Amino acid sequence: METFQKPTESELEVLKVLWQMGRATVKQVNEEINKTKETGYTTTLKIMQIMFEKGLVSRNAEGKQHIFEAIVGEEETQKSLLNRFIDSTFQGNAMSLVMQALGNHHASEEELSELKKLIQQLEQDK
Amino acid sequence: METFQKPTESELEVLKVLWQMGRATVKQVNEEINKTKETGYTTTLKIMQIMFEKGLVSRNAEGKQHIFEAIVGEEETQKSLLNRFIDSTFQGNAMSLVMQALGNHHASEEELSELKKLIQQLEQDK
DNA sequence: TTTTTTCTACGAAATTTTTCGTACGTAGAT
DNA sequence: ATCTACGTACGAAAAATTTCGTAGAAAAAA
Repeated sequence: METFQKPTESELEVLKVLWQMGRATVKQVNEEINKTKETGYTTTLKIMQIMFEKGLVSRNAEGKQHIFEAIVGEEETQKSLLNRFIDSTFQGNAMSLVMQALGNHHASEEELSELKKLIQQLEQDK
Repeated sequence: METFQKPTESELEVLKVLWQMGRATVKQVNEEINKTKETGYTTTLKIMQIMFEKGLVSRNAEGKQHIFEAIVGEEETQKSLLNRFIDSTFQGNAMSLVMQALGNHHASEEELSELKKLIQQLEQDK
């Protein structure tokens, strides 16, 4: 696997928008982010420029504006960040994280049955 | 609950040592950290002083040196950081994190059966 | 063509976090 | 009493991240 560039908090916010929208202009991303948090246009622009330099997003000139797309995938990124998080916060103990997450967040019946399905699968793969 | 002061990465490293050792001097903490990562004594000291100011650790003079202890609990801290992480990286979708963690990390049979127990409990609490 | 609007580029300031040098105090050894 | 060893305190530099002002290019409107 290529060396994973850890996105910063701000970069992650941008990525989330791009994952959701597929492709977007700085303006669109900035508007999305502003639903949660007030941020100037040039701030978002700068972040996205940095992300472009890092290779986190691609950029495509279309008329005078640029259309951005995420290069790094959502699952892949989540996976890397998750691993890192498990190491840094749960001393590498993934199960401990799973138990806590399950305990603290309400799960619907469908989610639980889906989870049981996964567990069965894991047990078979032994 | 009191307002949770998010520990930085470095602070978290210190907390992990303190959680493990219970109480420790700067020197001890620094030695532990140096098993992973080279860090000067005064660097660790400074981090721990900041943590003391923030109320993350307590400090007790014993002779000329200080003995530190974590004030914030391990589970409590993990819980806060986990919630934050789920929001920032999994758009608040805890189940998605659980599934990924289970998929990516090998679980032993005991762990799986423990997990099933928890799920049963959750189903009953409906 | 000129003016206005809309974008990007760039640089620098502000913030946050990390790192470390230096000063200073105290206890123990000489 | 003096020296040395071992600590802490403090401040400031370094690094990483975030924020934003200003300039200038390009497109659209007048």
